[in-house]
Amino acid sequence: MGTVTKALSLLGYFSQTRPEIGLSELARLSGMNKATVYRMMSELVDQGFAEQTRQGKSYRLGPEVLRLAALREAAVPLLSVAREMLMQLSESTGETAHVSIVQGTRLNALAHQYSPRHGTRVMMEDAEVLSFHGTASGLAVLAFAEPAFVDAVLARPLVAHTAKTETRPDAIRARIAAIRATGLAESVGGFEADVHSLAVPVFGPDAQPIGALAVAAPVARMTPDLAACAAEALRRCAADLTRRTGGFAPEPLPEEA
Amino acid sequence: MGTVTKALSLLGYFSQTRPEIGLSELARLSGMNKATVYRMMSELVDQGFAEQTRQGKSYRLGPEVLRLAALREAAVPLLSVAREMLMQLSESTGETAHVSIVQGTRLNALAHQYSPRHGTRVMMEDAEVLSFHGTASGLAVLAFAEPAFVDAVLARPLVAHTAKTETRPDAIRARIAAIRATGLAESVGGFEADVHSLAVPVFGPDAQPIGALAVAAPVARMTPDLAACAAEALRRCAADLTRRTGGFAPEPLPEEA
DNA sequence: AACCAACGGTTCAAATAATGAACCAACTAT
DNA sequence: ATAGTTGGTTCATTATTTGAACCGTTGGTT
Repeated sequence: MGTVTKALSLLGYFSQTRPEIGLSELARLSGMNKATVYRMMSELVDQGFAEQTRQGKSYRLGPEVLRLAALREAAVPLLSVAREMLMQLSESTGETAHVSIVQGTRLNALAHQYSPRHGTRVMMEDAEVLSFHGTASGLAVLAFAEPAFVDAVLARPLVAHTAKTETRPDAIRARIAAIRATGLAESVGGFEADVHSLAVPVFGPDAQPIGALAVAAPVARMTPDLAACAAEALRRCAADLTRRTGGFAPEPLPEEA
Repeated sequence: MGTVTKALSLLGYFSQTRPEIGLSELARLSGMNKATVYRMMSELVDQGFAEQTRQGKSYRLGPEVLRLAALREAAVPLLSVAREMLMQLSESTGETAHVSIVQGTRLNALAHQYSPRHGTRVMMEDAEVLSFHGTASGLAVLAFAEPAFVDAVLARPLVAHTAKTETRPDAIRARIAAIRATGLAESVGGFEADVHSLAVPVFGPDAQPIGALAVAAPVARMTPDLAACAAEALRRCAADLTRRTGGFAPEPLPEEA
């Protein structure tokens, strides 16, 4: 592993639940030497990718990432276009809509939009880590990902988030085969109890899935009518999003081996 | 210079005007060996900080920066709070409001908000590089920055963006001394002809300026009335923004003149 | 169609930068 | 005091980065 990769991987330990990390803790988390972590973090701080809260205290992500994100949006307006789609989705379904993207071997929620229509809503956190096997979004991605990627994901321990989470690799493979046929992924209580989600993949320039658009409703409200409406809206929005960010949907729907 | 710093500095060559850069061009820009750039970019691509448009083509910023930015916002809601302030500012002044932050020795526009009140507006680009000596925002930052920082900025060649740009270091020092007294920076046509801007600094946890809030209007519309209104709103909003992002204004707080 | 230049990508000996155990000084709770 | 933290530093050893030269392609000119 190169030095740059190691340094950047340090940034991966920050999350909503752990927004600030001290030097020793970061060394422990990464398994690297404290001196190494110190030097790397110093460089990251110099470059604005990290900053220290008070002097000589915990590290957190720095302001430079905001500038880069603004630049990335200027080049590939994924987030701004996605927000348009989320508005449409939450508007037409009356439920929570969200978009997530694949980051290496993880799936991250990126943005969400609530609908004011109902008093109860499925709540989301941006930048939350989603599981591939437990969420509709994750399944949508897996269904169109390269076999090697699927193998890698399913080789890891599969957490049972709820009593209804499917954790048997072969059962999951069967489900994603079905999803590949319809282009629509579904999860009922697989990640959060009482949440019924529908999701469709979004594709990048190489026709690989880069993420997913999803609609999430309380189980009781996801009637066949709503599901049909959401499915139609999701397909349309995802196609739009793929196209407007310079992506391509895979031409022939790949078939299972 | 460490390897990590070099790799991250490569990301600095991307801008709105140059959103995609080829391998050779990047090597030329950075003065580094092509093989070096190739390996570094490969690592950056692996980590999601960069991506290649088509296979074997130009590089651009990657999706990982979006995730980090979302995380940074969760920890320090600078951008989201700033957007609230920008709405207020553009609403109450009827002009363009924008926020910028210091990145190393550069000042970058981060977000902006237009007002629909007038047919002509001062236009902005997010992630644009601003000059310290030519903009109200830059002067606001300089006025409260450490002397060493001011020296470093003024030691560089000072570009005359317009005929009205002040480029004499001693004249600029006099101006920022005055700004320090009032807490309000002003620039008339110093960056763009026919633009009159007002700006106030925003402070970080160490009472150092991290950026600025500004209002920009066409010269003809910036009447004393509007300037007074904008100044009051800017001071209030900047104080709010500083406080809500965990910052502190320096103790000898300049009072209204 | 032959040519040339520029492109992205690759190789390998030589040179340089990263590494990590041990060590500070400061702080906290026992 | 003590013992166990913390962030930060040192320096000989080691492993990684480096860069000139080299591919195979591509795209434009002659």
